[in-house]
Parts: sequence; structure tokens; C-alpha cells
Amino acid sequence: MSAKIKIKDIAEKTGLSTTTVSRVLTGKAKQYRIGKKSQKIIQEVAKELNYIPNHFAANLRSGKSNTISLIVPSLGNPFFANIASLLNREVRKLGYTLIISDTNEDTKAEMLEIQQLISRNVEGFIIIPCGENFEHIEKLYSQGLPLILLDRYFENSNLPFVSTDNYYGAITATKYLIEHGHTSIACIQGVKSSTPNKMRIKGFKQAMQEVGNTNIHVIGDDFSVQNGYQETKLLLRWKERPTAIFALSNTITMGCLKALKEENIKVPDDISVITFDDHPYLDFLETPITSIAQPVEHVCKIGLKYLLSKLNNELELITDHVTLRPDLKIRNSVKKI
Amino acid sequence: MSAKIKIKDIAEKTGLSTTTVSRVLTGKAKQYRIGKKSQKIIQEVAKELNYIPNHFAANLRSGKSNTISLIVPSLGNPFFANIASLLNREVRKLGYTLIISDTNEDTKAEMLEIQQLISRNVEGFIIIPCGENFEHIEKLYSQGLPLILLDRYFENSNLPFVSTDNYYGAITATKYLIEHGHTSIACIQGVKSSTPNKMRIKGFKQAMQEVGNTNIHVIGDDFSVQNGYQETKLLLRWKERPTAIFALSNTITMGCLKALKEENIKVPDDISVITFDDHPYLDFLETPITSIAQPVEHVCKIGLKYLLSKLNNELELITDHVTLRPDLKIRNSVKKI
DNA sequence: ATATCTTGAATTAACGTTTGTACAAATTTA
DNA sequence: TAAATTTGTACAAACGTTAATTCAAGATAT
Repeated sequence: MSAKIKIKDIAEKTGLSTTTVSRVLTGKAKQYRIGKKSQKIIQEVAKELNYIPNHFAANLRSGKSNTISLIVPSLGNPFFANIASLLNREVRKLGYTLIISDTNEDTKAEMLEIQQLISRNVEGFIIIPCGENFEHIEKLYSQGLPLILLDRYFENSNLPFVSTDNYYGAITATKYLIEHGHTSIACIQGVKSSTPNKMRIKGFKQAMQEVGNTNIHVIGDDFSVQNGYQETKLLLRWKERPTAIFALSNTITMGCLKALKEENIKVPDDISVITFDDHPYLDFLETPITSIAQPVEHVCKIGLKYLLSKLNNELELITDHVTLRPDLKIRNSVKKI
Repeated sequence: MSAKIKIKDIAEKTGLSTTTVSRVLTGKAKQYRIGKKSQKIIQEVAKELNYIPNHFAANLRSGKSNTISLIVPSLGNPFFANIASLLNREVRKLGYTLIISDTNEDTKAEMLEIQQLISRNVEGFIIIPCGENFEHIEKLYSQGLPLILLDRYFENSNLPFVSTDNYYGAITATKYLIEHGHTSIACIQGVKSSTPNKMRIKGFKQAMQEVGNTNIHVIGDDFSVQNGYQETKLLLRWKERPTAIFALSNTITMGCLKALKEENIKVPDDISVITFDDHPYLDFLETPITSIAQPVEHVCKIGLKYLLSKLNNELELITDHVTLRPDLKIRNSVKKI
């Protein structure tokens, strides 16, 4: 491995100083009135020697890391993987590097991750938090680090977020079921303490109450395939079987469908299903599942925009709590009864 | 934002030198015979002041970044997202940080990414390459940087890789179709130049030849949903419609199923389908699709193990070309005729 | 011809950490 | 008791870059 080329090498070869080389290479030539000829020769020699800047040295000196962090609960979940992919594309466009961290839905890991990232001088944090603890995030925020929560957020915290209007989404889904004649609906929820879950439950109950339906069943406690599976298995054994299931995430739905399949219950003939989160594969399922499609792309882009304006001190917002309305994507999993 | 705590602050507070503090904090206390008392007080003060090491300074001095890079073609593809999630978990366990990059199947982006990562002093590269060019990767390798290709690799290159035995997988799939009486099989391929694709095609042809079937149809040219969709739309209009489709990736299958649905062709009654790549949702499709399940987890773990042994100069292998056999996961998409 | 301004660049000192080396003090050995 | 060894720690330099400051030479104005 040949020794790495540094700015000094270029300086020596061109007969110019390291300062001049640095300024040209970081695009500050005009600002510091470097001559055209010097600029050209520096660029040429840099290319010729295949110069690659040492990020660490540059950052140490300048304090700028040009790095934004994305922390997600699980890349294995297509919903988050999609967000990661999207954000990565956008962030690169802006000349930043995105460091993606996967916490595996573990708050401990999230905290460690954040430490790691601070020591990497990350300039901004995009966080999809896991769990219910947010002290460590608030601490981060209070230290003045630009930060935005996506998708998940905390009600009793002032941390800025961009998220789906989960309340509206749940009302929409529930009303859709009600309009189709369903009165006995089982709602399989995710993590009880998470705000999106709470808002969804709130919307579900609100919609039920509006029509005077007090037959409210909220079950489950995790945004996982297993939870969806287990709860579905159980609810099929209720004395009075619900006519519809409202699953609060794509993962829950997957477990739910697995259970229904095992029990040979047909959707929508034997039971209707509606779900939060959209995904292309929902179109190709045995029965395509009607869903509340979150405006993921907008959530990402708005979140990023917010973060960048904070980064550049550009923006003073009245509020930094943004919710976007999801769409009802009608497929074929709800029967009229 | 309170000023960041540095080693110097701890040194001053404890009355010890920065050297001593550094040595304790990097776990080299024994090696340099730092006294128990000093160790203890340094640890305490570090915690008290909430010291977070400056990664950039440390790396600049030591040359160690403790970072491994993963470059994937697209996190939007669940196959790769899954790999990212898996590797992330494993890498953390080993005390390294994983930087995940998404190239969007663009070689240009891949090259830029690599530059970026070099300037971040990444210690090892795990690459799932996109496209057919590999000069930039070979250059990297020849510079002595530990590197391993996963899943995709290049036949006419000596770059180390861990991948599925695609040839075997394709033979298995094809034989399975043949055993079920199929003689007219359309194989929808991905990127022609990619080695996995080539090996799969080779296996497909080999299996057909073994039974003297010369009715070989290989169509398509991309590992994309669109390609699967378009080619399926077309093949349904052939004079003599094939009785089975062998799709060479999960994305191709998704497009294929979309086309079949639109045309109201039933699987497996009207046409049989088998696919490369497994995914949980395959179980829940209208017809669960029989697949060649790649041993993704093993590929990842072996790849990582290889990389680390290279990193630590531990291992001299005779060959660094590893292929693992995939499994046939029988579901319900192939009809006996 | 002198003063003033503009242009183009170099000097020098940081950034926060790690590392090679040096060196007292305490302890053991002869 | 003097020499040798061990123990515990400090000093100073270095990593590659950038930023503040300074300065020489040429151009322009008076």
C-alpha cells in the first residue's frame, strides 16, 4: 500500500503552500483570491496523485463533519428500510454523508449509538426512537444539536417531530370499517407507550364512540409479527368473534395473516382486515389488504428540510411539531356486511 | 451548549497528565502500569464530566477508525435491507461501527461512496457491488484494504467473495419444475452481466440440457420489479405460452405477480412460478411462492469473519472464494402437470 | 514619485488525541 | 548501603488539516 498522499505532497510538487492547496481543494479559491493558474495546477496534481482528503484531520480542525445521523429501530422492517433508503438519497444530494444506525428496538443500544455518533461529531440527528424513554434525546437536544424525530415521537416532550397524523388515520380506517357494517372490531396495537400507537388507539375509540359503539377491543402490545400472530390466534377463540381486525402496523398484519392462514380463515369472507402502513407486497397478497398509507416520502423530506434549516440557522418556526395526513388505500380486504 | 469535555479537563481535575488519562480511558492501564488509584479516579471524573472521546482526534493520531463499511445497491430491496440489519448487529457486537451506504444501483455513486469512505479511514469494506465494473474495487483491494464481496461478485476477478451457490440453486429450481412435468419454462433474468445472474442462467440451461430439453427461454435484463412486470406481460402473449416461470429475484417476482394478477392468470393453476430469494411475505401471497432461499445469514457471518481475520492478519486462506448452497423452500406455486 | 489599494500567497498556530521516550520514586537485590 | 529493578507517571512530538494573520509585489490613483 503506497503511502497516502497528503496536502503537503501537493504543496511540494506545485511549489505552493499547504494553505493555498487546502483552500483550492475545499473550494475557497475565490474567497481567498487564489490565482487561476495556481488553482488549475493544484487540481491537476491532486488528481494525478489521486489525493483523498483525510476527513478526520479536516474535521478535527474545522469542527465540521459533514455527517448526518439516522437512527432507526430496525432495518429489518421494510417500513424503516424504506425511510433509510429515501433519506440516504436525499442527504447525499446535499453533500452530506448519512450514517445509518440500527438500534434493534433497544433503548440501551440507542443511547450507545448516540454516544458513538457524538464522538463522530455528527452535525444533525434524524431519529426514529424506540421505546418510551427520551431523556437521552432531550439531553442531546438541550445541548443544541440539531435533531428531528421522524414517525415516532413523544407526547409529553417538546422534541421536534414530523409524523403521520395517526389520529386521523385511525379514524379514517375505523370509519371505513363502520361504513361497511362492522360493529365488532378487534384492534391489535403495538407498543402501548408509543405515541403513534396511542394516537391510533385514540382515533379508533373516537370513531367508535361517534357511532355509539361501546364494543371496543384493543389487544396486543408490540409492533411485531409475533404479537400479531399471537393475538390473532387468541381472538379467533373469542366467544363472539369480531368481524374485522384493525392492525396497527405492517408487521402486526403479517403475523395476523399468518394466524388466519393457519386457521384457514378467509379474508375478507370470514373476517375483514385493515392495516396501518402501506407496502407494495400488500397488492399481491392472497387478499390485497386495504391500508392506511403513511406519507413516508413527505415525512422524510420535510424532516430533512427542517433539520437542514436548523443546521444553517435559517429558520425560526412557530412550531416544530408537524403531522401529515395519511391516505386510505382501498384494496380488497374489507367485506360489506 | 456547554463546551465539550476533553482529556485535558480530566487531567487537570485529577492532577494527572493527559497521557495517563488517555491510557486509562483506552484500556491500556495495565500495559503502562497505571496505578489502581489513578485509574479509579480517572474513570470517575470521566463519568462525572460526561466525557465523550473525540473520534476524529483519536483516529487522526492512531490511524484506527474502528469503522467498517457496508455498501449495498439498494436498501429499498428487502433482501439487502435484511443483510444490512444483520451485519449491523454483528459488527456492533465486535465493537466496530458500521457505516451503511446505499448506491442506488449506480456504479458512479459506488465509486464516490468508496472515496468518501476511504477519507473516513474505514478499516474494512463489505461490498455488494452493483453493475459490471470492478476496476475501482480491485484498485481498493490492491491498495491492501481488507475487503469482501457479498452476494454479488465478478467471475473474471480475483476479489474475495462469499455468495450463494447460484448454479446449484438454479439447477435445483429447474429440476423441481421438470420433475413436476414442466417442459416449457420461461426464465426471467436480472442484469445479464452480473455473475449471480450468469450462474443462475448456466444452472437453468444445464438442468434443461440434462433432460434433453432445448426449448430454452431466457428473457429480461434487470433485477427490477418493472422488468418482471414487462417480461411477464409479454410472455403471456407468446404463441405457445410457457407453463412455468422461473424468476431470478424477489423483485422480478413481484413484477411478475403484478402482471399475472392484471391478466387474471392464476398461480399455479394457469401457470407455475418459482423464484430466487426468500422472504417472509412469500408465505402470505395469494399463492405462496416456492423459492430458492439463499443462506443470507451464513453469507453475512462468514463474510464478516473473513474480513475480520484479514483485518487482524490472522488468516491465510487457500482460497477466498466461498459459495454456500441455498435451500429449496417448497410452497404452493408449482403445479404437477 | 509617493501613497493607496488590490492581488496572491506564506507563516504559524491550532484542533484533541495517542505514542515514544524519559525519568523520578519506591522497592528489591546484592 | 549501594546498585539494580520495578512502578508510576510526565513531556513533547506527531497525526493532516484549516483558519487567523501577515506580508510582498504589482496596479492604480494623486
